[in-house]
Amino acid sequence: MIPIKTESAWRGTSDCQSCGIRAMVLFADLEQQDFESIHSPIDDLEYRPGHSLYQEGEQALSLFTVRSGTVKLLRMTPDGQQRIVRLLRAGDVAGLEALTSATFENEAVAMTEVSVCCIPVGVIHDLSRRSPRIHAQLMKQWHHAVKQADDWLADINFGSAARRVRQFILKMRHTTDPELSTLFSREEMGAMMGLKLETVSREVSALSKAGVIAPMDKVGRTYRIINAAALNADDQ
Amino acid sequence: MIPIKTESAWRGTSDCQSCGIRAMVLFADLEQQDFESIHSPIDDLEYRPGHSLYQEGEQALSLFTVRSGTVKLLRMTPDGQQRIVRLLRAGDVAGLEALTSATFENEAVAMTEVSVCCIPVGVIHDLSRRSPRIHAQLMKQWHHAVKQADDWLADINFGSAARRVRQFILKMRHTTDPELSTLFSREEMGAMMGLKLETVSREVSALSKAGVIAPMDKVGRTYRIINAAALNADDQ
DNA sequence: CGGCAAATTGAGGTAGATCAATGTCGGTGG
DNA sequence: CCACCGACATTGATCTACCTCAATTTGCCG
Repeated sequence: MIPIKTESAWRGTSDCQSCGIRAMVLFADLEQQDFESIHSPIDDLEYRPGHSLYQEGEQALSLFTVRSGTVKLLRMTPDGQQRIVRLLRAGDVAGLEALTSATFENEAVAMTEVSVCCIPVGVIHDLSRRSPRIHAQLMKQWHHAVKQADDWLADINFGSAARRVRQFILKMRHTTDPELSTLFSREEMGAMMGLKLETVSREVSALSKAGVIAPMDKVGRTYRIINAAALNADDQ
Repeated sequence: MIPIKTESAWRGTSDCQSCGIRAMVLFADLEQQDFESIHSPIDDLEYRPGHSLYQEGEQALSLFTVRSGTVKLLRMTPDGQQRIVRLLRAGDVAGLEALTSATFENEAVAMTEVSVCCIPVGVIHDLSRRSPRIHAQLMKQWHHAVKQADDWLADINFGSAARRVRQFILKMRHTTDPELSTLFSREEMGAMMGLKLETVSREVSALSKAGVIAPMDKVGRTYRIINAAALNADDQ
């Protein structure tokens, strides 16, 4: 297994203690002395859209906390289609399996400009041995991953195409402004929901024509949610 | 929230140290002194097919390690259909979310005669504080849950009905004798794969007629796998 | 034997796939 | 500034895999 060269930009070694999103992620509970015991470097990396953080089957030596941007986890089918298994946003961790498995179980690809911290598994294991404070955070991250996976299946991979698209729009609401929802290319949306791009396009257009959502740009990415109740209509 | 009375049979308080499947599950690494520090009782329970271990939204005070049988995790849609999110077998843990969440995120229902150990979360937290030996096992269980969830999506909820059924038969192979595969009612199989029961029946019959599998009983549950390569054919 | 639950099979309908044409935006170069 | 181009969204017209409705069969059990 020859790992494909990652096309990432190194932005320096992280100063975890002053990290803006530290509270959200693994190191939330750590104290001064814990940081002093970290000996391996934690790198601060940037990825351009479309580039892989890691490949399926690649040796898993580090995990990645997402600082900003959106990452898709995917599996390739033998005939080259991609099945998007779930999405990661700021505060999520990619490649948790590095902690208990020798290889990554899916591929992680930046969908936007993405910045991550790359943490060698050794660091986690050291901290874990030294202090129990990191356990709660690890547990929280695992739990979040399972919940996301289950939600993905039950919400956007179940029922009619119309229902899936409605649920997807709800799932992509901005945390800051829940009136807005930013989507992706119709093809990628299809790979997430198990639909073809034309079907996705038709359903989005239909919601737009029905006045349930209103486009905020001319490229079909960001919409304002006019009638959230209609999106929640869970019938058929 | 009034928890629905569980319809389980109490079989006694577990003697964890002499448990036959201990090595597979959470307490694998524990030592004598650890067991002595367990003060809350760990119950040994039996559930009949169709009975719930816990409901979605119910207060999560315990988790369950499956000793034998098959448990389905499911979510109810507003219109009463059930979406089976994944299956648990001997050695799996149901309700891990009890460790970080106040309530259960899905319902767990016995599909067969099931025997489980019911472990109060307090016990896990105590052990966790006292010794690090249980952490590796918890991590392994979380990892397993995420992997199962991802596999469920990528293997049996993707592609044509024929492909889904083929993958499902492979997933249900006996660990002891991989020549055999035991299925479920066509309706439950449909709920797992996002298909209707008639479609499942047609695809199973087609494989049987094509000589890829051969029925071992007259009720369509257990089949012998004749041509594993044909089941793996991942094209379309 | 009769009755129930579940699997199978058939016939016809439909949601979504497929194939194809057109439209729109943004960038690039003259 | 405008012409051209590539990427992507949209829309239309068929096609088909799966759903729906319905009848029949099979095994199980009192």
